[in-house]
Amino acid sequence: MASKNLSKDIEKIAPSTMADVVETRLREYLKRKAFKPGDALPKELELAEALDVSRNVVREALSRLRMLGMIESRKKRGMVLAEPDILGGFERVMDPLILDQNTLQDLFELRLVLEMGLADVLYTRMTDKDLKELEQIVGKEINKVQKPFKVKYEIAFHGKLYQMTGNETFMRFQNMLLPVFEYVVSEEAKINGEAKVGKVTHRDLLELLKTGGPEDFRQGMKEHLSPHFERMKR
Amino acid sequence: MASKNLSKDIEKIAPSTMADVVETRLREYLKRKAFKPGDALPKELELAEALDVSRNVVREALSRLRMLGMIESRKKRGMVLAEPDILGGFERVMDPLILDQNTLQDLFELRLVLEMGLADVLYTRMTDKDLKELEQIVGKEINKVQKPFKVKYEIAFHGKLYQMTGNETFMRFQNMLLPVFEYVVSEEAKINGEAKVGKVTHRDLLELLKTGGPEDFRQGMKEHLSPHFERMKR
DNA sequence: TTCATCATTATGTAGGACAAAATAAAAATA
DNA sequence: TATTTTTATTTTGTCCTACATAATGATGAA
Repeated sequence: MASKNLSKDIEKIAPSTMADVVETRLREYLKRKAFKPGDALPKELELAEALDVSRNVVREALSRLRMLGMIESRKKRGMVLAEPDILGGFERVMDPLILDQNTLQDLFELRLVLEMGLADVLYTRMTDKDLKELEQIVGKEINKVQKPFKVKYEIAFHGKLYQMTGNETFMRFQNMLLPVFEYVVSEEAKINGEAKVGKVTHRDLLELLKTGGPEDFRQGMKEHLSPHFERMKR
Repeated sequence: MASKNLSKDIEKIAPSTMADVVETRLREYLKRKAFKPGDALPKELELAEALDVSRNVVREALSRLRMLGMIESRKKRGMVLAEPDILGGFERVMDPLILDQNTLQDLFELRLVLEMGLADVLYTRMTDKDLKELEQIVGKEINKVQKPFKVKYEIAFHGKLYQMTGNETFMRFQNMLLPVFEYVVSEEAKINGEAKVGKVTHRDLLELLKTGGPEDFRQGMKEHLSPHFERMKR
């Protein structure tokens, strides 16, 4: 299949610098030696000597790992392996304005998939307290037809759903996808006019949560998101 | 709610270094000035001077952005903003052995959600060729009961499903989640014994794809993954 | 024994130097 | 004049040295 995005298919000619090499070497080393969080790493100078590069290069590589949260370092005590922040790297590059169109589209779809798959986890974890909070959100939402308000409650409602899964990573993830989602929708609106709204409202979804089962909720959600699904088909 | 994971709730005391500051400053700068891919960045020395730090520090920060694919640089030509690799940062930290237990669990659930949400995109995009390939995979799978083979075809089948979505990001994402999934399952097996298999097989799922609709497929998938869902409830 | 002081050590930051590559400018050739 | 070759320049990549800083351990004084 001839892909639309060449740069994804053909590997970029990367004039790999020493820092690049050292970075992967270090990661390999940590993996091979089965380093665990808390373990102390060799000193910068030792690494530099062992790899036969300058301390400078080692530091550039370490700086990268430090950004990802893989290592922490304090003066004199040296560096220790840490539990990385799984979404940190994601967060930093999640900017609709610099991502290419295909990736944006991919992420848009990803969120749709997440919403559709949410039901089962939701029914496993949700509490009465959650439902009450959701009730409040829906309650405040009525009669808000202006754009900024609509968006605000859209985020509040769906955000609460993710929160109800009790899955922290999940929630952060969706929060990061939000700007992308909004961007894609608004861009689309510029071309094809304002998107229609699905027949199923937030209140309907809440009602389904209270009285229905996962399947009912999922069908409701599908209807709620139907304009976006329509868009996807093109 | 008292969380199980303290380090996620309380912000880590981060003795932020110059490189940290410069990194965020740079990202802010790029965003504020609405840099687009292809635009040339100021020279290292100019940045160093403007920020009043050594070129060394600037380079450490730039090295981070370079790792994320946000910038590319060539000698003499300087640096240009590039389209970052959205999953690059993810890929680098996706190691079951260094991620904490909660995050692993979160990612495990994330994959379950993805599988459940897959159906609609799948029915929108799948081709006859896809189904034939899936047929082949299922065909080779029969009579393979030994562990390593089972895992292999498990990956092949589900991997193909993701590929059928035509969503590159999606596919890469699931590929990265695989090691986590396997790890969690095998760890679980050590404690509670080998997990049972769902009643719905890959062949059944394929049949559903051919003859049924999204809802049927989803129900099948839910059954197929039911042992994992059971595990989740605890 | 306890507290204060000092020495040591590893990371963090600064600055200078030069190599290498890519470009622009200048010179030489057809 | 047009084109190729050579030279100069510029910017990143790498190395080195030096010192500040903070945490640790050792030493010595009360």
